[in-house]
Amino acid sequence: MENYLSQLNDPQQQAVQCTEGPVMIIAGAGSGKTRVLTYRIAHLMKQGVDSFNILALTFTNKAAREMKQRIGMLAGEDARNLWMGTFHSVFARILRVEAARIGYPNNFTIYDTDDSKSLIKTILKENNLDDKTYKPSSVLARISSAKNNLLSWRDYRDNTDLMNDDMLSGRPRLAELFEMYSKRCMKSGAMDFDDLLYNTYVLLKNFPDELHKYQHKFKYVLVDEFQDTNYVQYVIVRKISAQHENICVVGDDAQSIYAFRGANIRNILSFEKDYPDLKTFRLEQNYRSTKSIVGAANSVIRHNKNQLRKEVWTANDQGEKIRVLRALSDNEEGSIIAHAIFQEKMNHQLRHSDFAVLYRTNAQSRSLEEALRRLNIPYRIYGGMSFYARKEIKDLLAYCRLAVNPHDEEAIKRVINYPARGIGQATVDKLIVAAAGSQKSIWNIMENIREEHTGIAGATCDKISDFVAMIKSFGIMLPVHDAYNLASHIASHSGILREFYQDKTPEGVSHYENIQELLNGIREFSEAGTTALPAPSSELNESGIRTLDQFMQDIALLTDSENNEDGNTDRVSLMTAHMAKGLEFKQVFIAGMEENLFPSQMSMHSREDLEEERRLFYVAMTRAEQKLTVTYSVSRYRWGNLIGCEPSRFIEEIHPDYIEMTLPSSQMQTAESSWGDFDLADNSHPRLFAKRKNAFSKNNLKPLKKIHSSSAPDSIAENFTPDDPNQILAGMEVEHQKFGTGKVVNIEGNFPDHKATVFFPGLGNKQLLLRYARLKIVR
DNA sequence: GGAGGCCTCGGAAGG
DNA sequence: CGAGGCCTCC
Repeated sequence: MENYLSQLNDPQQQAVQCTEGPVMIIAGAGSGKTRVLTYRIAHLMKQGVDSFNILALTFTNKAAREMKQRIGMLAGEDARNLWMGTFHSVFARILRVEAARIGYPNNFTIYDTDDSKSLIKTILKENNLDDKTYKPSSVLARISSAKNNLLSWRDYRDNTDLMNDDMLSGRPRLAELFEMYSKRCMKSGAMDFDDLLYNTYVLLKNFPDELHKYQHKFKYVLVDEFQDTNYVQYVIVRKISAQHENICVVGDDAQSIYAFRGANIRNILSFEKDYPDLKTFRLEQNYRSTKSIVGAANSVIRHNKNQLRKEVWTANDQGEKIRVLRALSDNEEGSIIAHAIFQEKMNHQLRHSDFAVLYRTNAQSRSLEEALRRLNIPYRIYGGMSFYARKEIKDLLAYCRLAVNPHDEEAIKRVINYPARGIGQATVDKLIVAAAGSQKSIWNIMENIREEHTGIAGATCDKISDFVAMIKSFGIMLPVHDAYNLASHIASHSGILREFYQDKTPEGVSHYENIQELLNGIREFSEAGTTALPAPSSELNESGIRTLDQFMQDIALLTDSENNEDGNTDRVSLMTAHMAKGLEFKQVFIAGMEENLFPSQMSMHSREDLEEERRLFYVAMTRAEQKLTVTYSVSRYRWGNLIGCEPSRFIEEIHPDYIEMTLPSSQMQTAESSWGDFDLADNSHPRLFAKRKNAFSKNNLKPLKKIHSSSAPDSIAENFTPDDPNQILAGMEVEHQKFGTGKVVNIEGNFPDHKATVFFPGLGNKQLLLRYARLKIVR
């Protein structure tokens, strides 16, 4: 006990030992926030607090998993019984038990964002509303923010401000949509992500006995990443801890990067107001980074007006200055980074996993990947499509969802005709219409398809009855077969397995493998009772097995991809700055530091937005332990167009003392090798090809032959080195691998950066950076 | 009902 | 650019 407290510094120890009453810990980047939280929980347990009475809420599954594991190492087996997880998973567990109180079935389905959007689309179609005015994502965002601010559809309808808002923005029927959406979810026995929070709030508000029960149970409540919580989360936490008031929140306002999703620093301020006897601890010593990195990050975040007073410092070495590198193209940027990683790894004897490349948008990963691949540097891209977001996985899971809850409308729509069984869109529409006019769900209609007046032809009714019989047979098997047996049964009897097995294309094979991987995961669950969710293992049921509905409870909330691919973990990490939160690397590269990209032009509507972008940059910088490199490029392909770029204002905000500007490409001779990066013979792109074909035939030129990019003959790309820009004259014909033959319209700039505007028939004017576009002059 | 052409539009992201 | 949606044609 004494032993492990001695591993903490003074403020950390105080924060750990002050266990009673409301506590707020403001923890700067790299100050050992997770460490304090885990030690605090372990400390509580060593003091004799029963782990059943501790509730710890995190923002991501990953954070919960890791913390639970670390507490396990400090405090032993007992950690398994902690209530630790994300807000959503913990409240879903509570609602599984209590759903009946608020009018939901206990086997309710959890709708993911796709399900929600699809339901909104269906509702829009039924009401003949235009999905441009009522964009499903905006409608969902509006409904979501209402629920996150504790408003039901009734409250929304009665709120004149909101209604006026919608009237002014030309969406007067939003309140109706909210109502229909809520009722449809209810009818389907489904909750969306926001409902898990909102319904928990309703439960605790309307049922004092429930509130009392959970207040009594959770004697100690801890919240991680408090700056990322939204209003409903804050209110629930406050309610649950009202009995004992042993509530501890940990956060850093400088790392709040989810304000656009409703998180607010206001929660931190309200917290101080709501708990007058609050004890606040500040952890300001950074253990992660060098003085240069801490200083540079401080100098940037200082530009934000909206922040709590805090001075992060470090006793670590000075370290190297922040390196700023300028590239001429996005591909050269990738190449510079790849070479730098190679060099640094050699010079400092590091592992690949000591490096991370961070960027603002996922689209930037492509050029980085290509550059790393060229140097044979292993890498891993985080983000992208998660395992559970894949179509084939969702298809099989939809059948499993139906076995558990056949009223689930989104699951029905997904698989009623997959694999094809002759029930088309028209039939589904009729079912929806029939259900809409009654209290019945689509499933109820389908069960009695012959008695309902749906206008569906007799033959189709038979097919529907077959489908119903199949789903019912799955439902009957549910309690008596273990999850794996039933899931395999479903996979083969639904026809899904056959569908993918017959598909021998590479995609088909990968779909089949993914299905197998899902089944393996279910087998693991059946045998051991564990999933990747940090929930306690599922117990065996009365029949001595673990069933599919137990599995399905966990799986809906698993959104992070846990695919470990092959065993090689020594890889460079590529991810967005958002994903990097909470991680650390010896060396970090931040790529694409250009104005309009980072900060992103799309999210720059106000000063608050700029400040959030700056906090994001701060998060990215503070991931680095030893060395930080920031890169930008003067040109970049964006949606097929070459655009000019300027360095980000954030680079200038780094105090000059911490910066080392390196001259452009003088550092290496790779500029030559990045020639030709732009010029794929992109006739392979169907749309581009069609456009060009059209333009060529209009101009009576010979028809184009389709060339696949990988087999494009190099000879087309005659090297053209414009030592003298005057070699190129307006009116001269130019052949470019990507765009075909065009005429130079005008030239600007000086070697090596001069640009030409070239007219390509059918494609209009293209700006080319001649230095990096391989051209062939056809006089 | 599936394949393919054409058009629009997105951009960062937790559960 | 490229994913996803809609329309058309077999």
